[in-house]
Amino acid sequence: MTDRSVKNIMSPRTKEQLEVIKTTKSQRIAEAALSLFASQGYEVTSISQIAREAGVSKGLIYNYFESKEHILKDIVSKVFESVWERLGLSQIDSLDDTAYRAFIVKSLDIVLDDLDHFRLYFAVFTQPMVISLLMDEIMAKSAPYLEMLQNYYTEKGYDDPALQMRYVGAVLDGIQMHIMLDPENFPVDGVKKLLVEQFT
Amino acid sequence: MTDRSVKNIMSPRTKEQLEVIKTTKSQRIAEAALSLFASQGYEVTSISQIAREAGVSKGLIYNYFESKEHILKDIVSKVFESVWERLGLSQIDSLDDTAYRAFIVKSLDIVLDDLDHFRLYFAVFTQPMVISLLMDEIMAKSAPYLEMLQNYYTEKGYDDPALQMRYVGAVLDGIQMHIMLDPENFPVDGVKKLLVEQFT
Amino acid sequence: MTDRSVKNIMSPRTKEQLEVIKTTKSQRIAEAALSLFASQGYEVTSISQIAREAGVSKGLIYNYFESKEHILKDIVSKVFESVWERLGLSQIDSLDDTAYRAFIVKSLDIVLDDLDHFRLYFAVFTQPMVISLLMDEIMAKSAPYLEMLQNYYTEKGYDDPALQMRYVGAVLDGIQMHIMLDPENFPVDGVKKLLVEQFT
Amino acid sequence: MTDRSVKNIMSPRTKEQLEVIKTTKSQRIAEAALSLFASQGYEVTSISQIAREAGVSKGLIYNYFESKEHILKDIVSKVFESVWERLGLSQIDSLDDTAYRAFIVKSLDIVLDDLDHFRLYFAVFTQPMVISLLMDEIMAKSAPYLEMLQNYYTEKGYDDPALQMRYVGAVLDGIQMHIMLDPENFPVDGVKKLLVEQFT
DNA sequence: TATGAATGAGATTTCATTCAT
DNA sequence: GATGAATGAAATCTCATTCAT
Repeated sequence: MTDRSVKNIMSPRTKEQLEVIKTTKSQRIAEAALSLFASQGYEVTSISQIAREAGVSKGLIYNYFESKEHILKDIVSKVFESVWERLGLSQIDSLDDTAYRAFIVKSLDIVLDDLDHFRLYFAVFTQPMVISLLMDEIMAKSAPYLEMLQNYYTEKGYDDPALQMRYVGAVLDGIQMHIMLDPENFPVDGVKKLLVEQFT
Repeated sequence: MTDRSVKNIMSPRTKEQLEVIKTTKSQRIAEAALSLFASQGYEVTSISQIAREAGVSKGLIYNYFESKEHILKDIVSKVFESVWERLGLSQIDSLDDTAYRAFIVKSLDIVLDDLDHFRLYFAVFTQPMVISLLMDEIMAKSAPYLEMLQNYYTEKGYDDPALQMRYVGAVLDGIQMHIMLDPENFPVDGVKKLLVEQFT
Repeated sequence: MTDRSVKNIMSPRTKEQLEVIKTTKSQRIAEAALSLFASQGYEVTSISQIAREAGVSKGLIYNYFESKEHILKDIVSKVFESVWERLGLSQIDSLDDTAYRAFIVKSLDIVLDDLDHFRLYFAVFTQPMVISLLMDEIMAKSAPYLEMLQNYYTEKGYDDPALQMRYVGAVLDGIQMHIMLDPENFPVDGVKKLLVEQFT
Repeated sequence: MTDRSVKNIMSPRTKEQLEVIKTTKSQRIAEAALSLFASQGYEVTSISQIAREAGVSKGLIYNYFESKEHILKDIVSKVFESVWERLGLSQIDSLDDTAYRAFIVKSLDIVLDDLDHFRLYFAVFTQPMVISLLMDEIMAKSAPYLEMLQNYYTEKGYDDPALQMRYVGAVLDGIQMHIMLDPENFPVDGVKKLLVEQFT
């Protein structure tokens, strides 16, 4: 009754309007789910809780996601994308020394920036159900970046670049996990310095 | 507990004998639970499954454990004990260079020796429910060994022994996690060598 | 505290006791389900309703039946057995004239004897979901009796015994269905006479 | 249907045109529903499925039909009309021998011509919910034709024309049902011959 | 007339836990 | 000590129907 044009009275929403509704709603649901999965765990979080947190009805969730499992898949998929992106690797083709050092430093910083993402990131690796569900997708997504790292080590003349890559990867994951476990007290800056000394 | 009916007249079980039976059954239950929790996850494992796997009735489980949660607590508690014990730290009072190097090497070896323990070990750290349930106990149990490590770094003249301890701890956890995730392919020996070079 | 023998105090139920409980309870559930399926239809009957009718909890039903579908399978399977048995064919190896005439007459009588069974019997044939679920089993169960009928027609010298068998089968089913639809008014006796005149 | 111009300014739709569109859409909905009800069953078919199959929105269905139940009522009502019409009885006032024989023969033929209609036709008789919903209407619609048949039997001098009518009706239904259940293999022609021999 | 997002009631199913035996 | 039948709360998911547009 406000300023809608005459010909739209009582006509169905346009495709654009529907698109907007769809993306905003499904984002709200996904955000609620991420936050709950991260703070409580996947199994323990119920659809009802997600609905309440997102401010929608239980039923609506199933308009946007096929199942609880698919909510998780969606979220994890986005989490992995955003992690690699924030590490600065998705924007470049190969690493030089500066980019490599930045990568190491960022690896620690992003944990504090978004603890929820990392809680999920590690849950994925240690919850057997989740792992079997998503490992393939994760690996496919990570492959190009891992290759980039290995190429860097090859260029730097390492005897066994693949070994070095696995080593550094494991070390970074360990530190990230510890930051996640104790974000208040973990000496991020000190460890950052040690890392840079030893690995660059 | 005194005179138990006709068929036990000749040899009523002593308290010790009862204890033996109890230990045996409760061990079987705990072992079944450990294996299932590790391979499937805690939430997803049902009491019925544990009972089936342990070859006992559902009801009996509640004779030995207060609740499903308590089974987990018990197991995790034992897992942590056994980890420190196997690392060789529970038998000594302080570290020298040899013991320290052995500790590093062992840290990797024990993962392959008992994958189930480590699956649970990491699940504990990343499953929010579990963590809040058990963090205190774990910390209390680990404290003396962490102190021992810190003392070693102090003696070796490190600027910031606490930092070093946290750093090494995180690195070892990271590598352990990666071994656990890919026990077949992870280059344990190569990484062991790199670790010894860098951290001893 | 009544007349239980000393050694049974606090001991688990014997296998026989458990067997009795199992069969009586699962019968109660199956009977409740049969009555509801017959009077309302399969889809429209809820597990809650069955539980209420049987006087048990919803959960218990799943101790005895894998799923709602399996309740139906079980019931239908038994219904078919009992129909053939009541028709007197499961007790003999081949038909003579007397047995054949008895078979025709009985075919009508049993409908009135147990309407619920026949409501289910016809529902099976016309509800697409049910049919696809059970057709194979039904056919396997009916095969020997159909063969017996065909043999009878062969012996009586029919040109096309298979055709005759299908014809009579269809006719009987049609009449059974009409009895079921209007058990009060359908002229069972009159039709019985007509049938015997024409088909024996 | 003339020149429908830029946005209808030239010729706003007349009431008849609206009616045409309505008929078309509601027919499409009804056809989709018939096909799905017949192949899957009423309960198991969802409004969404009907909408998808008919190529309209869920909402629109409720412009044309009060509820899911009313779709069924509408369809069944039409199915019964068309069956009597196709049997050739709705065009005449009374039966002679030729018309009667044609009626018998047609009774079988129309099943193969439109299996979906007959799937629904029999579902109506065996699904208790549906039956209670529609029996009255069906009976009212069938009454005149049943009377016509009874008159025919009276004229032919049958002792009990009502009995004969019920008998033949049941027989035909039985055969129709069997054709429906196994349209590929049922010996329609053979049975047709037997029927004509026995009942004309 | 036409759309499809949104709801909420209810369905099936699972499972930790209890308890009579 | 030992059993497993029984419960009931809660979880996931479906779907007829409504309603703003």
